[in-house]
Amino acid sequence: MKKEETPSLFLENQLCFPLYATSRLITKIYTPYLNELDITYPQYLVLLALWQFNDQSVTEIGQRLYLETNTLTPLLKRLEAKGLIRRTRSKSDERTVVVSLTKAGEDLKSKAVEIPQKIIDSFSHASMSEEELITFQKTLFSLLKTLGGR
Amino acid sequence: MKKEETPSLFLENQLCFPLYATSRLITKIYTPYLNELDITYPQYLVLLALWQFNDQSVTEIGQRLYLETNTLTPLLKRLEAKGLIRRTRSKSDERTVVVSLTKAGEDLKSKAVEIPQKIIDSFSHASMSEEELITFQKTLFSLLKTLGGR
DNA sequence: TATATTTGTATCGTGCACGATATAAACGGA
DNA sequence: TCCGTTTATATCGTGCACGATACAAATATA
Repeated sequence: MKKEETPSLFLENQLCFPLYATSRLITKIYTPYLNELDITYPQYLVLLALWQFNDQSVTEIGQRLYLETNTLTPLLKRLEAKGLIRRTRSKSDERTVVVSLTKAGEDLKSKAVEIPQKIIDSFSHASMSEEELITFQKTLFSLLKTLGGR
Repeated sequence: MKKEETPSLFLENQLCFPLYATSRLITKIYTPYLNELDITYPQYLVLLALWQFNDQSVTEIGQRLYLETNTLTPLLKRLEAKGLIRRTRSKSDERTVVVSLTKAGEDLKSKAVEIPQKIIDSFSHASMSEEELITFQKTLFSLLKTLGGR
């Protein structure tokens, strides 16, 4: 099969590829800031969900972050080992594990609150207007909702 | 710290989070089609690079896909084990490993060429116009280039 | 009230990602 | 030519992701 016949397979014509690569590169921008808090990016997302919505089950966190419980269970155990969260079986439903923040987990928020601005700053030379960024973000969330079936 | 004080930490105000989640969800859409070819999504990307640009070194593939060699080396070994590629030390520079397609790897292209249309079809009810998708893709690639420093 | 089904979480195995580090080949001077 | 530096790849350890599966608690149904 000749190359000229298959532009649909060119890297520059893919949609998922730049999404996948950009996602990884942006995560890398977070890394040094998250290292200071001794957490990873997925752990940071879990903490965002807890800071915003307080106590919730593993499945609820998974629905917010579009992650399966088989990803979350070990991740949550690591956060628990760090002393940032608690995992307690619900009294009313013994199947459910309620995840809640410890004092240390609550306190970490005051450090995390500095991060978004630092990320924005590192985007300042990304040759993107704020308007363009907002449109982009809107598209992403609408895609996410459609694909996630939420 | 009260919730009202920290909208910058709300999930719906993040940029990287929807990028990260959407990337994973779209990869999942590829999975059944890639399963038929017995390859993973990152392996598919490597093959795209090879189908488009022919023989190249590990580092060249990494530059195109924004992946490190420590990710690629084991992935390439798996593709070699499947009989889809060859890994040969360059004669002129013994440090360089040249990756090239086998006959089976070349032949797989005729199956892969069906995939992009299938992906587009599964996006048809994503409530996004083609124009919107193209703008979105452009933004992604420009972000990628800026962040990747290419 | 037994039994079947659903639900919530966990376990297991495989394959990425990636920082840190190693190693050998190539290259660049003094 | 010797040696320090760079370059290309590889190894190692940790932490996701996720499909497949397990399992017990809860719920539904006969």
